[in-house]
Amino acid sequence: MSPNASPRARSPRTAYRAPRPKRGTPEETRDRLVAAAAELFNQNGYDGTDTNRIAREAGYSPGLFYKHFADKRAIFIAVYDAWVAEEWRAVETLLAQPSVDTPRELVATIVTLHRRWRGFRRSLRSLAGRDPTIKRAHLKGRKRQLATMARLREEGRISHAGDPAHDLLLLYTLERIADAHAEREIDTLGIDPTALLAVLEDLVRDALT
Amino acid sequence: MSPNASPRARSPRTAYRAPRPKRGTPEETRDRLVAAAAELFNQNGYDGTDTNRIAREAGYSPGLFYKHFADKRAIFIAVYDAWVAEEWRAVETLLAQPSVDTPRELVATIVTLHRRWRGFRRSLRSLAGRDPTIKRAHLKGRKRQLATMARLREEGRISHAGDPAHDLLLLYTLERIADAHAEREIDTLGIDPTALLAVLEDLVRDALT
Amino acid sequence: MSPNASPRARSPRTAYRAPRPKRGTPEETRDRLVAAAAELFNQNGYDGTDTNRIAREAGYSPGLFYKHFADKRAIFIAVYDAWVAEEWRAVETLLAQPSVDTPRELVATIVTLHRRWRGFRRSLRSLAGRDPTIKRAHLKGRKRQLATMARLREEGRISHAGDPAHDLLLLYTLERIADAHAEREIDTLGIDPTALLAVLEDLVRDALT
Amino acid sequence: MSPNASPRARSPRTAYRAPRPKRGTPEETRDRLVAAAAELFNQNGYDGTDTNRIAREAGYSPGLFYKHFADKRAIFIAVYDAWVAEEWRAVETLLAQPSVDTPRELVATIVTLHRRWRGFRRSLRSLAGRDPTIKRAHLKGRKRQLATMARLREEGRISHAGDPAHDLLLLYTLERIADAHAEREIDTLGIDPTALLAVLEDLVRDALT
DNA sequence: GATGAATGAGCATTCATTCAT
DNA sequence: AATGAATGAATGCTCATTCAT
Repeated sequence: MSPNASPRARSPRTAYRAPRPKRGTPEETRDRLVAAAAELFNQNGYDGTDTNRIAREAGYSPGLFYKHFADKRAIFIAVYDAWVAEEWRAVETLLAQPSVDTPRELVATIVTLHRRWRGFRRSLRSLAGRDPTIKRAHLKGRKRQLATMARLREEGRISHAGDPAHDLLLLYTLERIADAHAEREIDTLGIDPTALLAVLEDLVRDALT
Repeated sequence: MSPNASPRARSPRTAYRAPRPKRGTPEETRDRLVAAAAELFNQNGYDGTDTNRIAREAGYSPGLFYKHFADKRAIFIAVYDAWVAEEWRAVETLLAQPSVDTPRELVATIVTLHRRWRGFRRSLRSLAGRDPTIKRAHLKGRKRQLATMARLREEGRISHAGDPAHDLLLLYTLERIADAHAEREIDTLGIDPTALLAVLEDLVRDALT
Repeated sequence: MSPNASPRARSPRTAYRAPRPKRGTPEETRDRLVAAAAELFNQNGYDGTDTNRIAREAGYSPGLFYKHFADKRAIFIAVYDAWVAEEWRAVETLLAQPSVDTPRELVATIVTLHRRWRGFRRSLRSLAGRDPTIKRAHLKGRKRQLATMARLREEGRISHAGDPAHDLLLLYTLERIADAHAEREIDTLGIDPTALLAVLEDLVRDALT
Repeated sequence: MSPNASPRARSPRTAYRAPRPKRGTPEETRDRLVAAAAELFNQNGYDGTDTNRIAREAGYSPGLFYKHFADKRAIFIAVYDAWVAEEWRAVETLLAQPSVDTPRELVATIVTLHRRWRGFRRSLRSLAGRDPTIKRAHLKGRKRQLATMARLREEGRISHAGDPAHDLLLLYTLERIADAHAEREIDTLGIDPTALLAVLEDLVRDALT
C-alpha cells in the first residue's frame, strides 16, 4: 500500500456487512445495490470502491453484482442517474411553486445536494472525461436542464433577456460554487460562504424574471 | 524487509545488458520525470498511469522514480506545481501589459491552458478531495490568485466595486467554463462557444476597471 | 484505490482460459495453503518465499491467498500454530503412557520434529524478534509448556527438586540441542550425536522423577 | 508494504547520515563500514538493512560498499567475525585471571554481549542455515571454542569428568539462555532471570574444576 | 579512493470478473 | 435468484548491484 496519508484508505479484511432481506424482486435488489454503491462512491470515490464491497454492503454476495450490472461502470451510471433524479426532483418541486423565496431556496437546495453527493461528484468528472458512456449520460442530463430553462423562458418565468449561452453560464456557475462550498473551499479561503451564496441568489433572481 | 534473512542473490538471469542510457543532473532527471508524468496524467489520468510507465517514458528504469519521488502522489503534486506555474506565468505576462485586448487574451489563454491540461485537471479534483497534501497545495494556489486580485484592486486596476467574494466567483466561473470548453461540452450541447466566451470576456472586462 | 477513477477495464488479453481447478470448503483451501507455506518456509525461509508461490504450490492463483490471510505474516503465524500443534500432540502422546523408554522417545521425537521443521524454525526467531504478534504467539506456546510441566509436577510425575526456572532451562537446552542436531552441526563438529543425545536423555530422566 | 505492525519499519526517504572523515586508509574505511553494518544489523536485521544505507551511515556513497565487499553476505560475515572477536576477547580476558568470581563474571559477560548483539544474532541462524559460507564461518568459531575448552582441560582448569559432548552441551545451553534473556523472554514468562542465571553459573562452576 | 545516478528483477497486495453449484 | 470460491493481470514500491565519471 501507499506509505503515508494516501488516497487509499483500505478498510480491514473483516466481514463487511449486516445481513439484509434476500430474495426480493429484481428491482429491489438492484435498488439496494445502487443505494449501497451511492454511499460507497460518496465515501471512497469510484476507484476506492470495489464491487465485492458494494454487493456485501447491499447484503448480497459478490457474484450477484454481475447479474444486475454488466460491469462497474454500469453501476456508476446508475448512481449518476439516481443523483440526477434527486436533484431534478428537488428543483422541479421548487420551481412548481414560485415565490420570492425561490432563488434562495434553489441555491440552498443545490448546495445541500452537492454537499451530500460530493464524494460521488469528485469521481464524476474524471470518469466522464474518460468514459464515453458516462459522458453521454452526463450530456443528456445537461441538455434536459437547458431544455427546462428554455421552457421556463417560453412560459415567461425566466428573463427574456437571456439565451442558452447565459443559461449554461448560470448552470456552470451554480454548480462550481456549490461544489466548492461542498468541499469547504470557500470558508477555508477565509471568505464568508453566505456572502458568496447571496451573490449566487442574486444571479438566480436576475434570471428568474 | 523482514528479518528472516535469506541471501536471495538477485539472480542475473538476463545475460544481455542493454546499453546504459543517459546520465544527467538530478534536476534534469526530475524534470524529465515530471514532464513524462504530466503527459501521461493528461492522457490517462492519475490511476490510469503507473509509475513504471512514467519512468520508462522519461527514459529511465522503474526504480529511479523512487529516487526522486517518495511515492506516486508526490509526482502528482510536482505536476500540479508545474501546471500552476505555467498558468501563473501566462496570466502575469498578460496583466503586465494591460490593453483593451487584455480581457479577450486572458480568456483565450486560460481556455487554451485548460484544454492542454484537461486530462490532468480531471484527476485533480478527485485527488484533492481525498488527499490532504494535494488539497493544501490546491488551496495555496487559490490564495495566491486572490492575493493577486487584491493587489490589482489596490493598484486601481480592478474595479473597486468588487470584493474577495466576487473575485472568487469570477475565478470559479472562468475555471468552470474553461474546463467545460476543454471537454468540448459546450459545442456538443449545441451552443456556440465563442458566444459563451464573449460573455466571459465581458465579466473580465467589468472586473478590470 | 485512488479516487481519480479511470475505468481501466481489466483487459482480457488472454483469450485462452485454463480449465478451472479444484473447489473446496474454505477450510480445505486454507489447510492446503498452510501446508504449502510450511513446506516452502522450510525450504526457503520466510523471505525466500513469496505469497504467489505459496498459492501456486497449493494449486491456486495468487489472489486467493489474500482471501484467507490478511498478509504474509498471518500465514507464518498459521504455520507456527501448526508446528506447535504437531509438537504438542507428539509430546502429549508420549507423556500419556509413561515408561522407562519415555526419556529416550521424548528426545528422539523432539529431534525428529526439529529436523523436519528446521527451515521454518530458522526464520522463526528473527521474525519473533521483530514482530510483536509472532512474539506473543511464541510466548503463549512457551507458557503452555511450563504450565504442563507444573501440572506434571503436581501429579508427582516430575521431580519435586525442580522449579520453573529449572523447567525452562531444560526446555531451552532440549530445543537448542535439537536445533543444532537438525542443522547437522554436532556431527560436523566431529562429535557423536548419540553421545550428546544420551546426555539429554539423562537430563530428561532426572527431571521425570 | 505490509499493512499493520509489520517487521518492515522502513525509514523515511530523507537524507541519512552526517558527514564523516573521508579519504582514510582502506582499513579505516572498511572498519567504518563494518561498524555501521553491525549497528544496522542489530537494529533492523539482515534483510531490514540495505547496503546503500550501510554506506551512508558510515559516511560514504553506495558505490563504495562494493569496493570493499563482494556482496551483502560478505559484510555480514565480516560483522560475524567482529562479533566472535569481541566475545572471544571478553572470555579470554576472564579466563586469564581465574578466581571464584569467574563463573559469575563469565555468565554476566556473555549475557551482556548477547543482549548487545541480539539483533544481529536473530539474523545469524537463518542466514547460517541457508548460506554455506556463513555456516562455515559459524562452525569455525564453534570449533575454536571447543578447542579452547580442550586446552583448558589439558591444563587442568576444566573438570576431567567432562568430554567434548558435555562441553558442547554447556556452550549451547549458555548461548540459548543468554539469547532468551537478551530477548526478554525469561522475565516475560514470569521467571526471575537471576534465578536462572544462578543455575547457569553453577553449571559453569561445575565445569571449571 | 570515491561518487551517486541508474538499473531491473522481484514481491506483496488488490480487485474486477467468472462460474460451478 | 443467489452464492462465494476462485481467477490472474496489474501496480506501487524496494534494493542489491553496476559503472561512468
